[in-house]
Amino acid sequence: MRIGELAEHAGLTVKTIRFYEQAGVLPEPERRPSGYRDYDDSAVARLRFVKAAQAAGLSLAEIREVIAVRDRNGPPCRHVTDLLNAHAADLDRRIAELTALRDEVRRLRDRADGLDPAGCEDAAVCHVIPTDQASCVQRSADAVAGSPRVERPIGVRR
Amino acid sequence: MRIGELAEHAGLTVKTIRFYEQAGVLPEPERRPSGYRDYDDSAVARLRFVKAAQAAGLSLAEIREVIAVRDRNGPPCRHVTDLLNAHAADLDRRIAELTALRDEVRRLRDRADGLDPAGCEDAAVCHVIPTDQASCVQRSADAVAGSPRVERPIGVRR
DNA sequence: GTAAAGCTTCCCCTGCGGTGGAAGGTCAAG
DNA sequence: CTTGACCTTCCACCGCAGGGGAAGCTTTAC
Repeated sequence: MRIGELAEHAGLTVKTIRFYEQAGVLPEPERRPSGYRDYDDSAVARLRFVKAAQAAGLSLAEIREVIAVRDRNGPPCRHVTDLLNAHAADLDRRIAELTALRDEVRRLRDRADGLDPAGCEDAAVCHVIPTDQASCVQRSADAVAGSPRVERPIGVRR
Repeated sequence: MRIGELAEHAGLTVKTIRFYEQAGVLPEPERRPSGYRDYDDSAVARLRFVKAAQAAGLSLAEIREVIAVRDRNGPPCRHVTDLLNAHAADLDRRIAELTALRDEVRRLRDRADGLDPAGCEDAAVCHVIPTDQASCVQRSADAVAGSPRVERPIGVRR
């Protein structure tokens, strides 16, 4: 089948499929004499895997790595479960961060109800956002203590 | 004071300060005859506000907007509390999404313990990641139902 | 006088997952 | 024979918050 048909089967755009090939998560297909790409059913299965892995929070780079492990060493299940473990831990960290941030944002908003709008000073722009260290959530300390990997928002695509 | 000194006071790099000026969250300072930027103390206060607002999850574009509101309409507190409300709601959504994803990831990992690595089929790459619709967390439905704004990971910078 | 540090503007690069468009080739129907 | 749909490659761009480095001034310290 040609790329447009594959795109329709997979629920992706033609652009995305070429992008996946270039990203190394979809093997280069045969070509017709015209130069058109020519796919078989395994491409559909592969794209399903890619979508499922993305839904599980894996990046294209990780998916490519999983595929490479499979090609070299056989079933990559161990590798995949390691990835899943790491992602679950990352998600726990990220959820904790966002929860702390949300609580701080709510606290600021609630505090704002008791403030006089006229009390804003020029330099500070708006006293709803307090600029003293003590009242701010400790983001810098978190960032330093946090692992160097993963600033990426895991999962959550459109 | 010159830009390097301001950077040290604010705990930022010289690059970042020039970037903030260009981004519209720090006003253009006076220049010395040499062309060097010359800041006064209000720049320090402004940068403190920018950092605090960032820590509260506001983007530079939003911070610029808050500053613009203040310049046009006086105290922007109402605008700021509206932003905080919107961010709190965004964070709630995001936390819910990440929590659902984390649960799904854990479920996949736990399910993997009962699988035989030899059972992986070629096209599917690895059966730890099931490619059938039913077992996948419903990300596409979320994305469609979700608000069009904010894919950005709010807060959480390094 | 000269070296080092600091400053200026300028443009490009990062990650991530794509999207948009231009210029051109191919194929089927009418 | 032409129109339109489909395909090809290539290059550039999106958001976000900066970082890297070049080429060329200015200021400071010795």
